[in-house]
Amino acid sequence: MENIENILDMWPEGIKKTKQREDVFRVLVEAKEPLSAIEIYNRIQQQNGQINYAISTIYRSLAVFEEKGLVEKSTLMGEDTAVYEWQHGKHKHYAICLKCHKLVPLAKCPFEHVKLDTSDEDFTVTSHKLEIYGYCNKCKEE
Amino acid sequence: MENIENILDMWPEGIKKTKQREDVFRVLVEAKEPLSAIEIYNRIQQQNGQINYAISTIYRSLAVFEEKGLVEKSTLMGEDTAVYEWQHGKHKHYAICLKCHKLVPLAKCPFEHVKLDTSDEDFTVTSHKLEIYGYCNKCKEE
DNA sequence: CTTACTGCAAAGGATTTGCAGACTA
DNA sequence: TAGTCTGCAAATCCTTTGCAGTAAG
Repeated sequence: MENIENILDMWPEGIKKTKQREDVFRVLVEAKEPLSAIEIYNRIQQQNGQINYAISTIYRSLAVFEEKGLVEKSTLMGEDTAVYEWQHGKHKHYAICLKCHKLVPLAKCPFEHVKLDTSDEDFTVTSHKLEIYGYCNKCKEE
Repeated sequence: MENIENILDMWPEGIKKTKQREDVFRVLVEAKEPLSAIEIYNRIQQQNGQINYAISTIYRSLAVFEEKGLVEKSTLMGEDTAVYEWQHGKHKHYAICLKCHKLVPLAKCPFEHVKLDTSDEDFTVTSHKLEIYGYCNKCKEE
């Protein structure tokens, strides 16, 4: 919130700095949950006041960050819009409520000490994606 | 392959039988991996010869099966097309090669004996989705 | 016969792309 | 200045929908 300067000091290497990318960067780094391109777009508008922005620029910035592995893109069950989350060093998983779509973060990755069993094939794992579905405590009563 | 009759005998209850739905059903039940709507469409054409089919019918059939929990729909990382898989009683996970996109099935769900840790929130889990990413033995050399 | 399902074509929504001008390093 | 990046608008791609005709039980 306050130390906006500091956030921009953390600008990743190898990516050309532009005003638009800085905006996307700031929104993502400050976000507490994954955001869609349009949500990012809206937050930038709220922060910067009415500004002439092209949604395509958001998508292009996200693609650049994603290529560098700085952002993870995912499409949740039942949704048709992708969401993007800044990878603060380590990854995170969520439990997604099927009713209100709220995201509840898992305290830790349940896979840290699990070994995979790929039938007979040999496979080198580089990453994984896990989504838990169910009902949050507010919705489970209904 | 041979006992096509048998497959149709397994027709799920509560779903009206139509020629089109039977086709989708057969393709999905025989499939060894998740298929996209268009792949299903193509396989039906191959099996039935050139037939007048509407892709929208495929989507509508899939929606019906999915509602009943008979089919699982997912969108894999980097893809923009959803794939559908018949749930033969139990669910399955895959390791997905980032290079050739091949799917390697996991022998068993690594989640069976793992307990979740949702920070402080209470959450009732009904299902989960797991995707492993990496490189298959053919692609890992490069 | 009644209701649900299908084909067709058009609509929708998210994401991408071509191009000319604007900006970063 | 050279090479990227951006705005704009049009184009794609996948998926959904309205409507009138057709088929299932």
